[in-house]
Amino acid sequence: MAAWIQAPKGTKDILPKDSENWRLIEDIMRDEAAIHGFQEIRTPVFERTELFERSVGDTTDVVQKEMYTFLDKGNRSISLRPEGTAGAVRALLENALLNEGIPQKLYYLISCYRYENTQEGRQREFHQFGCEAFGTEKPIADAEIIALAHGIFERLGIRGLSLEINSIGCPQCRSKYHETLRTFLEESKEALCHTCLERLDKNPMRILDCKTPSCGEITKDAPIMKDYLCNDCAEHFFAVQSYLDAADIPYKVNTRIVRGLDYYTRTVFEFISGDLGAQSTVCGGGRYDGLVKQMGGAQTPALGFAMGMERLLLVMKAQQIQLPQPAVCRLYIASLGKAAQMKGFALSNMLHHAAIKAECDICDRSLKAQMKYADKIGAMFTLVLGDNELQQNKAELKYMRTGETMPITLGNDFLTEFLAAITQAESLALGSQS
RNA sequence: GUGGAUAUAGCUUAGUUGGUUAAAGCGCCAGUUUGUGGCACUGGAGAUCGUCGGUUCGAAUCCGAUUAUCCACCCCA
Repeated sequence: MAAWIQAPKGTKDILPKDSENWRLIEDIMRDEAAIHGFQEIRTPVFERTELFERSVGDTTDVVQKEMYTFLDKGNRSISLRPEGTAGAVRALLENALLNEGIPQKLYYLISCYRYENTQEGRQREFHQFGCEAFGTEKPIADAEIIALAHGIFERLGIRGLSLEINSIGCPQCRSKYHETLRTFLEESKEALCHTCLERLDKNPMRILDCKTPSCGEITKDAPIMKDYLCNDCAEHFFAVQSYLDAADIPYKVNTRIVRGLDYYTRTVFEFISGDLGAQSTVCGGGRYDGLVKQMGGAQTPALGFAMGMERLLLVMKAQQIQLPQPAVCRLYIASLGKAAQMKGFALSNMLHHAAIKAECDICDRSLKAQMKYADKIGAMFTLVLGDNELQQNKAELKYMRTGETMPITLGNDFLTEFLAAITQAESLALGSQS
């Protein structure tokens, strides 16, 4: 296969055998968001590079080394979105959605782009479902948005996800904690790994997340954020937990959860799966009370999460979760000759107008080949049209499962007679199942 | 950006110490005498053996480079 006909590294086609599952999952997400009062927002795939630098943070890996950035023909620096929050906040401000009332609750289903090395659960183009809520700093909002994500996993039949939550405090208490942590780590500076040494200045909290055993050894007894939260933050975190308890949503506090995007404050959470490889986070999110103001809006508390579609699909595959199959073709119309093909086309159109799934021959194939095709697509009924049938304006409707046939007229009553046949066949099928 | 493994038809794989025309199963298309699917049988299409270069009389096979995939670091959903 010539290289130019291969999809670019890190991208995947979603083929018919999978796209039905994607659609079903997306439908559940849309519905779950809708019943929580969230409305869809669609924003551009690309934005001005500056937007991501100023929101996601220009010291984060995502912005620093993973963005697809280019100059357009007008010499503007443009980037493909690496995540969804920045665009949502930009649209919120630009269209003054907060003036329409509070809270604003938005969701999106988007593709995102990050220039990374690929591995299981990590691609360069990937898809996210995300929710964002603006205008409330109350802990019940944190619990609601976690409940929304939790509800989606439940409806999809996913088991064994662990919800881990933490509070990384507000800028005030966090900077105090940073100082304490930094002094603690300075003592065993020599033993830290190379990358953690660099983190010491910029973002010491990330060191807690390091998987290098030696760093883990050092941070084992490190001071934890929880003990340094200011009164308001501590109270908030405690209240979030009470609401989760009230909603019967199991969780555990993991003081090592540190999110990699700069805008997070207070509550952060992840849904983690043991059925994935190293990329085990299926859903991540948290509060970002400072972002809207930082982007030029009024001080507006906000929070959100995103879940990775591809990772979700991997978990579901690992757990062998069966989704409902698409509706089968109700009728395949086989035809012999041009006149019969024309009639078959007209009859299938009649069914399509009644929203019934039906197909007729579009390849001029032999009757046998047509029947084989009908069998392959799992057609419920078949109808063979030839000169005889056209003359008599009648045909034999064949129920494929048993091979039984029944007469049907090809005139105006065709639709009603066919509907009756379906009803009868369905009641038979139900009867044979029990 | 770093490390390890892999690369033969649409898919799953075989291919001997380098030796003629690269093999099989599944899938696809068609046929097995009149206008009816599943089963069986027969046939057909489909591979410049990831790509480029080297060694050799001769390379799918040996060597080098490159690309892609998978896994892991890192990062994150």
